[in-house]
Amino acid sequence: MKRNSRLSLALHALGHMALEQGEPRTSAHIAAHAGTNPVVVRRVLGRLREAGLLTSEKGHAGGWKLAKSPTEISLADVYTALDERLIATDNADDVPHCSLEYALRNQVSSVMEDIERTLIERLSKTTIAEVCKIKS
Amino acid sequence: MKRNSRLSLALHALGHMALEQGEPRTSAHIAAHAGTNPVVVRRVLGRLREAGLLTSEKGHAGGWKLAKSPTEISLADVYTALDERLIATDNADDVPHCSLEYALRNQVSSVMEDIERTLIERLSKTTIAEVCKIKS
DNA sequence: ACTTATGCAACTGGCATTGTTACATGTTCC
DNA sequence: GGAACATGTAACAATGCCAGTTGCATAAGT
Repeated sequence: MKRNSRLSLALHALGHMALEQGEPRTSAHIAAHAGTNPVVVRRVLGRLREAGLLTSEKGHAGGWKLAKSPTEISLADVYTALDERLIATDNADDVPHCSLEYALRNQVSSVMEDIERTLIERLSKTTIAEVCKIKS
Repeated sequence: MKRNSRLSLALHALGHMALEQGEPRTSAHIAAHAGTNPVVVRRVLGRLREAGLLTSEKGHAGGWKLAKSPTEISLADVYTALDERLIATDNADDVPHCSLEYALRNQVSSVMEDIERTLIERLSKTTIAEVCKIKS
């Protein structure tokens, strides 16, 4: 699988659940469909559960189900639940000894934070339900 | 040095050149100031030269100089010259066999492209000269 | 010629992320 | 109770990306 694919995997799983609500899906089932590993699926969906988007049950007839209606789950919910940063922050933890460098970082990161807010706003306007209606 | 630091390095170098135009700066000098390696500097600045932002000369008294006035170089120029993608695109080159997956990718990447355009627009409104005036 | 600087290719090493294995925990069905 | 099934989690391996490094060729100035 490719890099930074958690968001893709999460949306994929949510989408299928939205299309066929009711019975739960197992991580093994999802993993096979998405071409990855059940543990990876559980790692990702675990985040969504913590955010209240999903529920999981153990044992027979266990698995994962939506905790809300697909119309109540926005792409932004998924994005923030995963704590993803599609906006690459130049994560330099060192303190620049050069004042120009300091000014530059402030300038750039201020722009990036602004863009991040715009992104989340955009994502919050689309729900899982809407995405699924595009194509089945 | 940290990750994804090319943009930071490029802006840093350009900023100092803007403050003190005239004599060229060597990659060794820049590298020492930025705490990195001369070859890394040349790799990054080479991109900027291809984009017409800098010129380089070999030999004695050689080095790097601005090709334009600092007022004519925007942050967007630097960003696009480096072909950076601060917006992380989920670079999946495989063709999804699932139509939902296909729709999702289109949906997400359309949003990301839109954000990317917004970012470049923002960056194009600030020049190197303006950044340098904030602090010397 | 010698020094200095860029240009470039190849390799190394660190770091982050995904993938894998193993095992514990909890739930359902017989 | 016990077997089967599914999640939860920790530890480790494999992969990929990128900065850093080395070495050498090329070009310009003294």
